[in-house]
Parts: sequence; C-alpha cells; structure tokens
Amino acid sequence: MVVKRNTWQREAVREALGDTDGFVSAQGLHSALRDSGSPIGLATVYRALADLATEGDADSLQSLDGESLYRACTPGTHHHHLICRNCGLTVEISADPVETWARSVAADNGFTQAAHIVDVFGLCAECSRAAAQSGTAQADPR
Amino acid sequence: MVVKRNTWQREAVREALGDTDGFVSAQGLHSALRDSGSPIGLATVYRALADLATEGDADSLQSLDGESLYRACTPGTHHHHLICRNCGLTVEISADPVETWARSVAADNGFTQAAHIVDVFGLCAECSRAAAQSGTAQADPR
DNA sequence: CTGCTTTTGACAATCATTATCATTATGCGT
DNA sequence: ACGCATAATGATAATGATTGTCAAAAGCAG
Ligand SMILES: [Zn+2]
Ligand SMILES: [Zn+2]
Ligand SMILES: [Zn+2]
Ligand SMILES: [Zn+2]
Repeated sequence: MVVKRNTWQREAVREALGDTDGFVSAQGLHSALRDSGSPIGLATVYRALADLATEGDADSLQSLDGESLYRACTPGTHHHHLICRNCGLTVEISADPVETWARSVAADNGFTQAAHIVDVFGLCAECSRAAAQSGTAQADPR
Repeated sequence: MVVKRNTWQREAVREALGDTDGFVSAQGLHSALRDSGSPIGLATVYRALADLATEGDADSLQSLDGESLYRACTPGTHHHHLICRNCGLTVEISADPVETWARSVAADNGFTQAAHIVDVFGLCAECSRAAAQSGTAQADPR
C-alpha cells in the first residue's frame, strides 16, 4: 500500500460512524448504511473500520460476547469509556490516575512497551431509574 | 441445573488450568489435556471453563484477536493482570487506585452497577531483552 | 484520456464457540 | 450394594463473526 485513495465508501463509513452514538459492530454499521440506501459491501465496512481504528479516528473494544465494536472518537487524545450496558450511552473519560498507575505497575515489574485496556460498564442514570421502577428485585443482569 | 455433580473431567480441567502459567484458550487447554492422555471432549472443556469462571475460580479475558482466555486465579480476590504479549507471562496485580477511580467516575456520571475491565499488556523483562538484541529497529510488532 | 495500481464486493473459507442429542455416569434414596 | 432420575459428556452439526479470494470497477498521476 503505497498511496491511500479516496473513496466514497470510506467517507460513508466515517459519516455513519459519526452519526452513531455509542459503539457499533461492523455488521450493525453495515445494516445501517444499507437501510439508508447505500449499496456498500460488508467487507468494505470491515476494512474501513479497521483503517479508521489504526489511523486513530475510531476507538474499538471487544463486546462482552467477543465481537469488535467501534466508535468515532475525538482523534489524537488517549481516553477511555464509560458505557451503559443497557442503552449503549457512552461517555469519554480521561483517566490520568489510571495512566500513571499503568505505567508504574508495568515498570515495577520490568515490563516495557506497556499498553492497557480500561473500560467501565454500568447503567446510566436513566436506565438505572427505569430498572428501579420495573422491578426492585433486579436479578442477574447478564 | 438443580444439583451439581462431580466428574473427573471437571477436576482434570481445574488441574490442567492450575498447571498452566498465563492465560490459555479453551482449545489450547483441550490440546494439552489430550496430549497428556486424557480423552476429554472439547465441548466439556468449554463448559468446565465457563463454570470455573462464573464460580470465581478462574479469570477470563478476551485476547486481542477476540478469543476467550482463562487462567486459574487466587479465588475471592478482585485483581487484574499484567501480561506479556510475547511469552504470556502473567502477574496478578492489585489496582486500588483504579478501583476507587472507576467507582467515582461512574458515580459522577450517574451510573450504577459499575463494573470494569482493566488489563495491562507489555513485554516482560526477558522478552524485552531478547527483542532489543535481535533487532534494534523493531518494526510493527503486530 | 491512458495506464497502472488500489479498492471494492460477492462469495467462499476459517475458526472459535454453541447447540443437538443419544449415550454414559453420578448421587441419592432404598 | 442396587436402581433410578437426571445431570454431564462428547461426537458432530450448526452458527456466526471475521477474513481471504479474485475478477471487475474506480482513483489518480502524467
Ligand atoms: Zn442507559
Ligand atoms: Zn489509558
Ligand atoms: Zn515475555
Ligand atoms: Zn478492578
């Protein structure tokens, strides 16, 4: 790959990702694009998302059942996410205490080239309220 | 599932997991068991590992390419892991600063029932040394 | 416009995990 | 120790997300 070409597909994925709140799967984004009339192919969505992620224009994480989810994020800034596991609402959070902790714990154990995965899941205020009303005895929320 | 029965398969998985350093995949553990003469089935290994994880006797995480990895862990204590991405060496680490941070950041945003995923990846001391020797110009280590 | 190279997309191929379901083995009451 | 209800096993098929293939289409420099 010597040069990088500009295609409407790449832009379509970038836009669709920007129009989405929270994290989406490649398949989900592909469905959304198709529903809005785009004839874009599934493999292309996968490729575009992977590119966006490596270029730093999108963040990715593994959902609890192992599928990759993507989200348009403020580029260039390292940050983490607070995600509602019910409605998908996502908040970008900076985590300076965590950054320094991660660095030091790696260094203390002789590790180099340290990276980290830090995600917080929970129920957002709204979903918490809804859950409290429907049934106070909230069973295993798997 | 009303009662829980005791089978040699469950014990075999528990033992094999204990004999393994770092994280293993279900498939990997199954191979190891087979190599050591056990006729245990693959589906059983998957089921046993899932059970161990829910019972708190094993920790699990998603590897970078999405497969689930398991590890025997000191039961009952909440902790996280520092993992060498080359040799798999794993260190259990307590992360009190992160625990409090996660709680407060969730609360500050109105989230309840907060859980978190925290993992640190890097190169252990030994692998760092080896990498430095083989080639100073370490290319993209994907 | 032309030619070269990247990118696309329909489809097949992978590969980890899960579902089936007939068969086996466990734990309990006798 | 015996037998039974039923949970557990395992060979195999099914699933489903992701990646590979490769001919056709599109971007871009000259
Ligand atoms: Zn919510
Ligand atoms: Zn960070
Ligand atoms: Zn190592
Ligand atoms: Zn923690």
